[in-house]
Amino acid sequence: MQINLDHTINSGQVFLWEKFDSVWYGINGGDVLAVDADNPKLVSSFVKSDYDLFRDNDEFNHVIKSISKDKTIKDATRKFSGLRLMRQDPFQCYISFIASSNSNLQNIKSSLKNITKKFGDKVKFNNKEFYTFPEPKKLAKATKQELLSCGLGYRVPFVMKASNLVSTSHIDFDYLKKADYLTAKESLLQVFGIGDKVADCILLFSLEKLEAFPLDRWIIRSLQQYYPGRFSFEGKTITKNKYQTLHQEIVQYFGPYAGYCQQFLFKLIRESNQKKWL
DNA sequence: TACTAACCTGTACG
DNA sequence: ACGTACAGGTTAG
Repeated sequence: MQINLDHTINSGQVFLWEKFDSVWYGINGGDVLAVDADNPKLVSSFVKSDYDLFRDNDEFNHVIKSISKDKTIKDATRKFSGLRLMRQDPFQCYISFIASSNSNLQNIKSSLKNITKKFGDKVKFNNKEFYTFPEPKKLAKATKQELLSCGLGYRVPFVMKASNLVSTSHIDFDYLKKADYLTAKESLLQVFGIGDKVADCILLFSLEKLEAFPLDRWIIRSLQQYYPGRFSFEGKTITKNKYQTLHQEIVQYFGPYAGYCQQFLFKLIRESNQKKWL
């Protein structure tokens, strides 16, 4: 099945992508990627790398079949046909979603861009200028003032401590990739600034955990709108305990590729509320 | 254990 | 114009 790059990038999973003419450029860790929207199979990059950015190994047709439990999802997969999960650089993903808490798309994007400008490397690629995402060790050396000037606000201590944990190998992404979902999640939850939602984003988008299903306020709205009465809710905010219960119900219903469902349901509710993307 | 207020910062509303 | 509300949550009490 064809990849739809616009749907994929404009579905809330990445922040540092921008489109020039019909080519999307994205920062992915120390790399800069260029993908032609009309021919997404061809990924070129600044640093040579050959990873499976669009998760072709997931056998997409099988995934779609597996998650198509009802009309809502079937319609969404048809409407946003070609929407994929992207395999992201773990450190960038980790910092990105820590920076995302209680913020909005524009702010998140701006803070992250400031981080790359201040701490990343400037590279020229396809006659354009980009800044890569800094290495953990580089970001761990940042001062409070420098991070404040990026616009992170009260998340500065989150980012400082989180960067330190990675640069000192207390958080090891390769290990977390191999670990099972719950073990990896437990690990991430130890990090100051990471709660259930942020942990699930990191797990889904960069650590190979397709059963992760980030429950943010938009997904809650989506579930309430499209699945009234199916899952257990009380109120609009979700407490620690309910998060776990709800997640279990969701995986039981949608199956092992529940994370893909989250992406479609998120896209669906944001589009229907006419929220802006990148 | 369970619930709530406070929180940087930028922007969209009235 | 200028204040107020609120945004892809988390922590501390």
